[in-house]
Amino acid sequence: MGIREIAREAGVSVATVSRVLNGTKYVSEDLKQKVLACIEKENYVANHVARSMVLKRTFNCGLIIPEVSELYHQMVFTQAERVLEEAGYKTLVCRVKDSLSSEKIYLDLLLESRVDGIILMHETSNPQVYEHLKKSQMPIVLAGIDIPGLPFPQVRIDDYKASYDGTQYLISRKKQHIALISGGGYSVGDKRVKGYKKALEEVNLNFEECMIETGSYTVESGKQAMHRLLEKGKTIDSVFVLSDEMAIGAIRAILDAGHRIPDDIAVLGFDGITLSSYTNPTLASVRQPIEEIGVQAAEILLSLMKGEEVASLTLLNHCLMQGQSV
Amino acid sequence: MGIREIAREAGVSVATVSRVLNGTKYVSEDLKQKVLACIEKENYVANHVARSMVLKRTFNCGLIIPEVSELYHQMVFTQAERVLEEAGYKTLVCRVKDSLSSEKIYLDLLLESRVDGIILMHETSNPQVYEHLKKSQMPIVLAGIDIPGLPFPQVRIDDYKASYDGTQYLISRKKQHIALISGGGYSVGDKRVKGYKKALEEVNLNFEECMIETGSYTVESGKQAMHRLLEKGKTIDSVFVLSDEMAIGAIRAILDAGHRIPDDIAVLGFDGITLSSYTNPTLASVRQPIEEIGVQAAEILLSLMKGEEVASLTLLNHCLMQGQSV
DNA sequence: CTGAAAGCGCTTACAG
DNA sequence: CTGAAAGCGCTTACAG
Repeated sequence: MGIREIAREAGVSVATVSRVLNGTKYVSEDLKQKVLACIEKENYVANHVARSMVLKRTFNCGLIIPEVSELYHQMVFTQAERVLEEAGYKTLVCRVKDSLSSEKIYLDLLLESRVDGIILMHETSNPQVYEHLKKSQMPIVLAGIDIPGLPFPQVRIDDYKASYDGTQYLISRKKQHIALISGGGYSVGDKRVKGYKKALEEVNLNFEECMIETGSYTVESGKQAMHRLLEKGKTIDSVFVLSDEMAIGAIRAILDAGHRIPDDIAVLGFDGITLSSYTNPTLASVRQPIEEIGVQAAEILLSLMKGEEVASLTLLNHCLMQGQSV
Repeated sequence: MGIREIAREAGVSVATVSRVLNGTKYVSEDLKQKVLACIEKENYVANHVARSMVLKRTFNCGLIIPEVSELYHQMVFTQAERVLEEAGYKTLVCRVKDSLSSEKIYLDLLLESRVDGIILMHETSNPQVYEHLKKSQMPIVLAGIDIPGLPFPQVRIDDYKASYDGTQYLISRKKQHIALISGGGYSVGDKRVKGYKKALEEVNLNFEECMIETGSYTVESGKQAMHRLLEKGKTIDSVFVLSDEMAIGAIRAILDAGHRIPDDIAVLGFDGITLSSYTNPTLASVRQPIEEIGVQAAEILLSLMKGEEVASLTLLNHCLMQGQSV
């Protein structure tokens, strides 16, 4: 049941049916009504696949997020999807594992699917993938990540500064033994570690490698990392956790070990997800404007798809979110 | 740059290129190598849109979740997407608001996009939508919801029994004043309320309408509902919250009001999301096999798309997850 | 304002 | 084993 059947039944040409369907050209009221009636009657559903082929646009966008995706990603994703939807695009979600093959395969799938654009929230360790992306001519926006050398616009905060500010906040609260739980695999993670070191350095607090443990951005990994820190028996009066979800795990580990928060150990998170205001104790955190990242990434992608010029870097502001945990 | 250019360059027909691309028929090693070389050299990317048109399959599936989506949905979604991906399908996510128009529009979009199947996790109040769905001939699976009268296979738990069991658990812990925070808009929610009433009835605890408040499945709504319950000044020794996320909000409200958990008020959640094991206090909950729901829904959808017969109802087991909150 | 026809980039019987 | 050709369901110059 295609446009042709409708045309025949309404006694018009397929061109006319197409025109009333898309409103692309004026069609006399008379014919329009006939066509509309047939469409209604036959329960006709337009075929976007055929449409996409001739238009060379699918009105689909791809969104690539890490498989171990955090609430942070969900929040970005939710906003981006909303903005894209309002502009008439659907969103294809791809959760990639960080295996060499997986990301490549997924990107190929997206390219083959002829999405109109991609929002990338996942870094890979494989430079080949990036070469591939560059060649593809695909409109791409990086959200919350920084991959130097790629010619794609980025939307993110200044992770170095944000981490520096977070550490300084703990210092200002008279903390002297600040442990760190970092998350591996992201260049923004590395920048956050550097910000932490810098802040310590500036006040002559000596930085010790053993005060750092690495998690994988999940709640459980945060709990385990905290557990490892506590087991070392070093003096710790606070811990800066580079994602709120890991911080929730860290809180659990601290409580399980019988320590009080913040009296024995203060906890500072990173991200400022909604949930952080509801934990017990409520979580102090370096807040990213998460939803804004999603909105901006989507809007920039829309501009890119229209062929407009866009800023190569959109730097958003972070801030400190107070909480009982510090 | 299509299959035709590749064919010309390799000195073969488009049919041959198509065959080596898809491995559908044996092609002599000689030609195959030539074709592969050109594909490599030209950085050719197959066009799935054209392919979908002739195959009448897109290898895309639609996933419809409520806009106010919970961690519960994310977990189902993650698993379903994984299973579908392994079978070669991509997933289109649609978050629908419960406005009459929104869901209809989204479904139309999905139908027009010619997805191969749909997993529905959202109930709507609009019967028209369901009529539309029935007519569409689309393979559809309902995950975690129950819409009587629809001929689509369902994957879910027995919500009535689960809620009954949860209430009974509180009763077994000597609770006499069990408040309820329900979530509106779902038939499974109604069933859970009935299970609660039934359990109270059986032990001659009189049920009071004022002991029930309704939230909207968000953390904040749970906090507010709990706040309203506390403000009534009725005796409450426990609260059964029909989603873990709302329970997290309820815990916050109870703590903010200066009560102890579980000594003053015990809290029992529903869902058993991963996070519940990390809250403070850890959350006791009626656990759904969330990930299993996602896996089964996807597998059933795959069967349906293959044209196989499937069970009209797959009932999975719930269980009671202990926690410090009770 | 309306229609006949070409073309989007593939797949696949059908012949050879 | 390989190729010429039809066809998937649309859109849109081009003519009238």
